[in-house]
Amino acid sequence: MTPYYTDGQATIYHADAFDILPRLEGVGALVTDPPYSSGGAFRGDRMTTALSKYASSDSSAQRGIGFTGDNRDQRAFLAWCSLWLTACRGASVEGATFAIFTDWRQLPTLTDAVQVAGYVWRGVGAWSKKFGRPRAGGFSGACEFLAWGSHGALDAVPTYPAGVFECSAPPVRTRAHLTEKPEPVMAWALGNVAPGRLVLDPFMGSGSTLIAARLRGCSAVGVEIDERYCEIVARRLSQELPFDPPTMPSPGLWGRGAL
Amino acid sequence: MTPYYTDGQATIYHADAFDILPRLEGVGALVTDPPYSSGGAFRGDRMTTALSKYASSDSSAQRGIGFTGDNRDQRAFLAWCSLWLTACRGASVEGATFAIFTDWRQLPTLTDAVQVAGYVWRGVGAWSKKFGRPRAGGFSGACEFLAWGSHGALDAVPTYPAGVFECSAPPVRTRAHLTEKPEPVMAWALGNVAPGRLVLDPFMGSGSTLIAARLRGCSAVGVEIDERYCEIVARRLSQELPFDPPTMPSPGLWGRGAL
DNA sequence: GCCGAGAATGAATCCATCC
DNA sequence: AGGATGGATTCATTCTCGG
Repeated sequence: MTPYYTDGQATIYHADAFDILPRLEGVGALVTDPPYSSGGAFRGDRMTTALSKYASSDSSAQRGIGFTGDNRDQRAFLAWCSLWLTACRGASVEGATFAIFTDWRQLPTLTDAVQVAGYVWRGVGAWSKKFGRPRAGGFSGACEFLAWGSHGALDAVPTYPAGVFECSAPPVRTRAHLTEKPEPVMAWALGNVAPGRLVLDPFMGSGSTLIAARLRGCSAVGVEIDERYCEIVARRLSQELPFDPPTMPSPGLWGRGAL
Repeated sequence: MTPYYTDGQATIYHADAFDILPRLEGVGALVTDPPYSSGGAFRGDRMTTALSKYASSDSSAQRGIGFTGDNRDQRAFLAWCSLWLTACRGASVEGATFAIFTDWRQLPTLTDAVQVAGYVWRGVGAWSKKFGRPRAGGFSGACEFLAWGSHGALDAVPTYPAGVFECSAPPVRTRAHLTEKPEPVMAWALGNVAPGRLVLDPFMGSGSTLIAARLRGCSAVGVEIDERYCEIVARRLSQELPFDPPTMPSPGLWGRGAL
């Protein structure tokens, strides 16, 4: 339980999420982008490495770091998500929200899992990338989805994020992580999180969640199993502007929880 | 099995879908907008009429025709969808596509049902209404979703509809049906249907699917249990421009099926 | 016909009351 | 106790209407 990195605002643990989550508390928002275990209707299509699955095969970008934990079938994915989501909810204050990215194929399994874990599922947002790969005879896959909800009643935080957010996906060659979300997309995903809350990302990757949390005036905890990403994110955090504690709207009006 | 209305292009049956579907054949595309049985996290919120559920209580629009069959719980909704989807697939040619509207809450149940029925689920499109009712502390519900896929292999029809379609919802009082889809939205939903195919809508409502099919150069069958809508649609179809058989791309190149 | 100001609206949700 | 009913709430977009 020794952090890999910590400063006034952000803390990184180099560990498996299951080793850290049981010891956390005070979480006000879960915002994450777990491995989708998706890609392909057949088992064989899922069993390749993350790199060859998600770096499009006709690009020159088949390089970079891959990531692990992306080979579960539907039943295992449901069980695994239910477990880490249960642990996250256990670390959360009443009224904490969640916002979890997924693709169309895993959305039903993920929404089952959040409910198995005891969260209240309250909606689905859509990140429109504007251009998906076209597909003859089919609709292009131009969206990723954001399942959101809360632990118990929803705090009426006076924010009104849109249900659809439009933002082009960055080119693969500029990403630190294969499935890295653009910064505006992460800011959108944090759009209903009250400043001052503690944001948790158990699958930190390149750390976009932690950066977005900092910009929003939130503290944050990231957990990442691959040390190379921990190093990258620690460097990013050191170079970003220092954390300014929230001076934004009166916290007293922003509901219960870790304010 | 006597049509309520028929012309060279469109046929309407005033009946329950289950009475008609077993006797249909040659369907090349299922495009429909079934009752969602949605609305509210609690059973009580689903058990009111469609009008009071969906015509917002603060508007002056609590009038007009409602619709039935919108009060099923999750288990019943899954079973019911599985049954009519099975019947639709039975009436379909190999390679026929489906495109079915639903809201965020029923999307997982619907995608289960299409797979129970033997269809291949291939993706989710999103109709963005640009603006949904705002919700403090939450993402606005600005989307309806379009689950799509095929009966067997997907024909490589050379069309590339977008995964996200943006179109404002028209005001309730200008609609013939409470949940009527704008014409551009239906045209989008038919975006991967080859002209000349037979389009089926077992929950016809105000007939937007049939109109969109006509504009696309497709024949169409609609089934509707409420005679008032049958009458409205028959009138719409009589007043629309007559059907021009497709003169569009060479049908031979557009795959198998009802061309 | 064009423009701007003001009004209306929403495939809701939550909760207090009433049966 | 549990289901049914009705009111309050929210704001970007669309609609309406007058100039």
